[in-house]
Amino acid sequence: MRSAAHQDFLSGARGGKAESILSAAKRCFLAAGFGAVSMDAIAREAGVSKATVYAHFISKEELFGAVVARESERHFFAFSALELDPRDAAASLETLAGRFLDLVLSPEVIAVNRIVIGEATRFPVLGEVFWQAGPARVRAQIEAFLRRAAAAGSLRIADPRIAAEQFAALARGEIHLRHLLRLDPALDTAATAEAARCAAATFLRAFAP
Amino acid sequence: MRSAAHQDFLSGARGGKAESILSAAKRCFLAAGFGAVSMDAIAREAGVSKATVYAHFISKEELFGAVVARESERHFFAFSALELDPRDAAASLETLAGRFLDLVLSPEVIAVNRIVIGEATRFPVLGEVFWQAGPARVRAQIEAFLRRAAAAGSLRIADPRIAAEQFAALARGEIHLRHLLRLDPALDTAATAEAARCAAATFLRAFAP
DNA sequence: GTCTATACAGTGATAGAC
DNA sequence: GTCTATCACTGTATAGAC
Repeated sequence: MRSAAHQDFLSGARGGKAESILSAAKRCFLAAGFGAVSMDAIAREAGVSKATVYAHFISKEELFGAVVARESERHFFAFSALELDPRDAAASLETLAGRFLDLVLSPEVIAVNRIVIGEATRFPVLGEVFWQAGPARVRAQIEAFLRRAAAAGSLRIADPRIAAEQFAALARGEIHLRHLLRLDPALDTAATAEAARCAAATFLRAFAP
Repeated sequence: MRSAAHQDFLSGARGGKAESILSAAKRCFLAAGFGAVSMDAIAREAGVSKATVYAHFISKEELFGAVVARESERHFFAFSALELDPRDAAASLETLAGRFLDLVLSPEVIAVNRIVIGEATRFPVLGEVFWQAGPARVRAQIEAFLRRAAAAGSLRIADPRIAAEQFAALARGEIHLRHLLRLDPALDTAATAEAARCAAATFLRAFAP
């Protein structure tokens, strides 16, 4: 039995009130940002009193940090390029770009990304948390695949790290920024697939052997 | 106090105090965001009373919108690729990428970009205002240059619009997101120039004749 | 238009009963 | 741990004097 319930948020398996509070806070913060959400609203959404919220989290800032850290970890840990065939660069790159776009354009990832950028001034550490959990991890996965493809001779890559950054940048394209700005509210799967195809094709032309 | 009256085409303000208020609001909002800034703080920064602020702007929201709209227009107005030589694609693309990065990584543009993303939920229209003034305008300039280069035979481009998006995406790379997240607080001109060189080189390999 | 002073609502956080 | 009730404070916005 632990004395501080708020340290359990990373275990993920709890079904108690702490989990309800975290879940409610996630919905509120991701929908409206930090400043526009009150602790009253979070307590109401969780179905508990405000004092209960403060029994689990020291302050609004701590609760916000817990939400952002958990959401950052949760969405990116499954991203992988391990099973892609490094000999068929064209097909694998398009699959990888599509997988990347489906992830970073998903509503929850966009919401976390937006909030972390918007509150980067007030919560400098959350930018680093998000970066390590998300972009840095994804880039490492892409880089590992590019190394395998280069070893297999299906791509010619001088600097795999920079190439991985450029692949991610091409895949993001302008659609990522448009989603961050809320200009494309509906996620268009056809447009996403087409964007992935274009990005993979251009990357392939630049790094073909 | 300045005797020269600035004509403000966005808010209709004419006098010196309106300009002081807008300028003070810009400094406050860009430094700390919308929610973390109070009208008291803006009035203090402008050297006027709070009632004077409300004499010129109906609400905090309207003042915020005026600041964002003006800053969005102001920074991107001068961006151009008109004088670049379309026959020397390698040199022109690197110059263009460097010019692009210098602009979008400048502290004020990053601050506006960050705040527009962060408040996209509460102020949906500001995302569109920023997009039209910034990314859409820049993309059009890049696209126009690519068309001239294609006509000159120094590049082979099937779809200039998509190519322009991809050029901007490559130039942004990951450094743009890192700046939005406040991970690279100091603007490193050497790193920026190197990033521009890499982006231009990769784009050139993909679109060389 | 500009100021001082203030109305009024809402905020984060806490005390004490159970 | 959880609740109700309440604190002290700050926020936006406005009234009235000049």
